[in-house]
Amino acid sequence: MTEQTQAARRPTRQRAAIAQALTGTVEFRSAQEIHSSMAGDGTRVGLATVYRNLQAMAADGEVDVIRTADGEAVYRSCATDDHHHHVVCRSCGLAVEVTGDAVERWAEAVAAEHGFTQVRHTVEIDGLCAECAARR
Amino acid sequence: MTEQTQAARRPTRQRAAIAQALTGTVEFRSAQEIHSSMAGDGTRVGLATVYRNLQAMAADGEVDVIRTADGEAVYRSCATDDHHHHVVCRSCGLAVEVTGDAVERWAEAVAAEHGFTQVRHTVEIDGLCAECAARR
DNA sequence: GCGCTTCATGACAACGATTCTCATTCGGGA
DNA sequence: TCCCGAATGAGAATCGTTGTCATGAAGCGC
Ligand SMILES: [Zn+2]
Ligand SMILES: [Zn+2]
Ligand SMILES: [Zn+2]
Ligand SMILES: [Zn+2]
Repeated sequence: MTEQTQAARRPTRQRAAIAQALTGTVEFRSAQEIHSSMAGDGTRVGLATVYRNLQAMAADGEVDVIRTADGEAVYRSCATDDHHHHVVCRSCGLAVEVTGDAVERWAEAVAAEHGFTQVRHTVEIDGLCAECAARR
Repeated sequence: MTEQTQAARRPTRQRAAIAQALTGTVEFRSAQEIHSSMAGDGTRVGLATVYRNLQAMAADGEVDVIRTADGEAVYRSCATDDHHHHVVCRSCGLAVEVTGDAVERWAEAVAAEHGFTQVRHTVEIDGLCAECAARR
């Protein structure tokens, strides 16, 4: 009822190119970065289209999106479709995926404890990766 | 040593008014909302000043700031200075503060596990508060 | 209280990420 | 192939936030 699942998006050259550009990267990148990266590869796609597709893909759970400290949305195609979180390097942007029952349960429990339902959560961890720490 | 932080900000009427406007609210509000709320109370303060002060206060840890889904920065004066997180109602904005050793330890552990150091984290939980859920 | 130096403020311009508009193009089912 | 609606692209428009700079207010030594 409240489903209405897959709106069945239409496959286009642009969409494929964006998905393509997203693969093989471990850093989160902004729509604009992805756009110019594609332009650099000779792939010509409108900026608005990049934004639209990234949003759609994020909505469909195909890619993860997080907000940088200054509010910019950055995207990344993740290895798994399952719910997970990230540990991001503040210096180089390296991002590894992590999961943890502990947090999931804690979030659920603490929310319920305060009478909240339909709970969701966002968890992001950031620090310096081993490599960047060594380079200091 | 590496301390000496406190830049000793100068106390002004505006700064006080903003701090004032921030007290007694359980919702997170944007700089603009706070600004017009003050204007409504007859308190005249420049918008840029509101932005500047909120940022400064956030930097000093006097207030908490989180990003809404659409990237807008929203602020709130918290009851405690200690590290904590929030459970926010998606419908009415009500926010309650929560703490949990479990998450803190998990974040630290999972980051260390991947070689990360100088770890920080952000955790936000959102759902429907009891009241809003009932009103459905 | 009197200047002086420095920081804060306010009005408004400037910015930049994202979204909107709308004419044009394209995908896919009949 | 033909048609219709979804997708695209170029550029304008939004809008939160930041920068500029002349003016005002704090703090300080006198
Ligand atoms: Zn991921
Ligand atoms: Zn989770
Ligand atoms: Zn709080
Ligand atoms: Zn925490």
